[in-house]
Amino acid sequence: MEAKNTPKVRATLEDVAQHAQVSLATADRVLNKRPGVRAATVARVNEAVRRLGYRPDPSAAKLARSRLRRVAFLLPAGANRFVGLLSEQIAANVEWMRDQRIDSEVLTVNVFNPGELAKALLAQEGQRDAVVVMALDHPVVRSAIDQLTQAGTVVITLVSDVPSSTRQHYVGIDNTAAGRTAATLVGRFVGRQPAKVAIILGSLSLRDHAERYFGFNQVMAHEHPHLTVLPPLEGQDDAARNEVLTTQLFTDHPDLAAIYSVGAGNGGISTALRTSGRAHETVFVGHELTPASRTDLLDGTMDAVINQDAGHEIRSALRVALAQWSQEPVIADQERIRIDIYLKDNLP
Amino acid sequence: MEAKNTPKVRATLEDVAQHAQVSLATADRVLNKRPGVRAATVARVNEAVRRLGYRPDPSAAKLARSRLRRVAFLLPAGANRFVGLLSEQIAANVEWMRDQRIDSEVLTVNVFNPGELAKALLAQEGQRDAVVVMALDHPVVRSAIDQLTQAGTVVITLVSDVPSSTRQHYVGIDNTAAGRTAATLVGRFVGRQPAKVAIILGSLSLRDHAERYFGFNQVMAHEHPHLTVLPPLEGQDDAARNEVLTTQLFTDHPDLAAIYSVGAGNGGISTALRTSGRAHETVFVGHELTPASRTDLLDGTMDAVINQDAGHEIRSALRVALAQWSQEPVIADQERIRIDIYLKDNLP
DNA sequence: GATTTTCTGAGGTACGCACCTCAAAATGTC
DNA sequence: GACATTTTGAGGTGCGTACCTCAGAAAATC
Repeated sequence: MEAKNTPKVRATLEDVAQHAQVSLATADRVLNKRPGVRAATVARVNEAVRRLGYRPDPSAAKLARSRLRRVAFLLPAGANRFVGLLSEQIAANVEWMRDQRIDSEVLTVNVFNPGELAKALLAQEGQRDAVVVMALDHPVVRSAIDQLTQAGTVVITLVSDVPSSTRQHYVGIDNTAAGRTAATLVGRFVGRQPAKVAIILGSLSLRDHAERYFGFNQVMAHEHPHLTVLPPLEGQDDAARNEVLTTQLFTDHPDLAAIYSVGAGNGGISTALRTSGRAHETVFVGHELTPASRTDLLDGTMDAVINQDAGHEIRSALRVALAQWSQEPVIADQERIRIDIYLKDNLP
Repeated sequence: MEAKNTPKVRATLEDVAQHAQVSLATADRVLNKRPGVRAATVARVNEAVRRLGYRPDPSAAKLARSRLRRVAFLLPAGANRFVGLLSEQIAANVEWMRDQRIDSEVLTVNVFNPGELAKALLAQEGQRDAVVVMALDHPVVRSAIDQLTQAGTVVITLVSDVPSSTRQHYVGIDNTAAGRTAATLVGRFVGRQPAKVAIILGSLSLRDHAERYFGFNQVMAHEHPHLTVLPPLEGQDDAARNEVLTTQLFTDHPDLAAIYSVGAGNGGISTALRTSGRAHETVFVGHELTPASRTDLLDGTMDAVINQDAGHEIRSALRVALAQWSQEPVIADQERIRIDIYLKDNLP
């Protein structure tokens, strides 16, 4: 009949302080890594935290925090459709970010210039609590990332990783696996008769493209030896260039059975396929679900699209940043970005 | 130099009250739908809310709320592997629920008995703020759902919908589209020569199974007319029964090219495929990624698995419930459950 | 116009934490 | 032992909301 009706469902900082035999103020100092606490005392508090399974209440923490966390998104400049999707998703999440006391800004950089990217990264030092970057894997960039993390900034790579750097997390798909997936789709769609398969990519110097190419070849060689993979064509992710390449492809190889497009600029390939009248006979697998690729799937020009969910990636990057700041563990399972396969039938 | 460094980033209830020329107490009454406010005043407050774009700060709201929201998950009893995954995901999210002031409980019911399910639903009236139910589409169940929503309980259907009811939301995939997806996979994997395709399902009286079956036939009839779809076999989602059915299938149709398993109990089919030595020649597409189906994919017994992400579904159901309670709009895009296609190459 | 009923205002408490100040205690130094 | 220095305690404020009480104002009823 009396009994506080909230049955003490979680430990508070107050409890931690009591168990550690210190004051609230000291416990607070330890939790927020403020200076002026003896090592032995820090240990006592941490031990109490562990014993009680204490976790700061995120709602209370956010309410109390006055300062906003500043995060910068560094995205490639240019008209790439997928990057556009990312920007949209960032915009779509500003409300949520506000709730989480996050203040974000999108900066665009010329990705193909490592020096410029590195400079942009270094310019964030001290300015941001986290930087989410769609990076180019290059020594200069790596070292800029390392310097940033050194300075206490959380760095998260997006879509394309820089594995050798000290970035806290990579948000994106396993591109080698994506390439393998494409190969299996192509192999099984083409069938058992010998045939030729073409690969069109942006540039082999882009880590994600190179990895997809690698994965594709792996599976092709081992599981579909009756298919001949032609040397890769580099189209710089440019639709017009890709169209030329594709048209040339058909004059060189009239018996071409399939095309795997590793990067962007699929519109050019589709156009070439349609004008050549080979749209339905040729298996065409590409990446990234956009309005255009959606249409191509529905009318049969494309046979499958491999996608990574832009919205999921943005939210994941932000969740990971939040986890890093509050030193909570990242739930790997929830933050894993899936390799989505879309056919005309399971479009969202 | 002075200037509060927080540049007033959002409107508070206080602001709303001022703009509506009422006191904080009245504004609070309106927002929390407490009685005792004249209609005209309610309108004034709501207008101010609209004008200022006011949204309660979720963090502050959670901090202040003492009462926990009670939600019940009603899941089918029995050893279904996918249902097990759902339970695991519920357990995995208790921490998060605690942060969100949610208190949940899992109840198991015999799904194949509509009366029992309806009774279980009605027993929740007044006891819960939300009920998440993996339901059977039956008039008795529908009416129980309607009665619950009438009483102010949020009802969310999971995995299998009850479309004609007044449930607030359905969390799950479009099963017709899933069936179509299966058909495209089977059709393209089998190839162009005429062949026979078998369908094994749990029961045609389960809405999700019936819908998948329907979608599968649609695509088969229109796009793969050279393939003959055999009459569906009902195995009650039981592995042992499915094994018998599959074995019989091969003696009746030695030239069988593919099997689409609509429901659970895929283990039986795999066993039959392996013992008959037809595992690699027969295309086998099924649902739900489990440790077993994972293995079957990797060793080539299964060719594709169509999945719905259990973790995503649980979190989505809870997010939707939260949105309903605070009358926020549901972000359809984020809550849409995808039809995942898994090949051996893109397994998570 | 007197009375009842329905609204509204003012004020308070609590939630758990971030962040601040100031004094007291403990420790170290020569 | 006197002093400087480092640690700690006690206390407070504010974040924005939920939820409560009580008195007084306004409206409705007869």
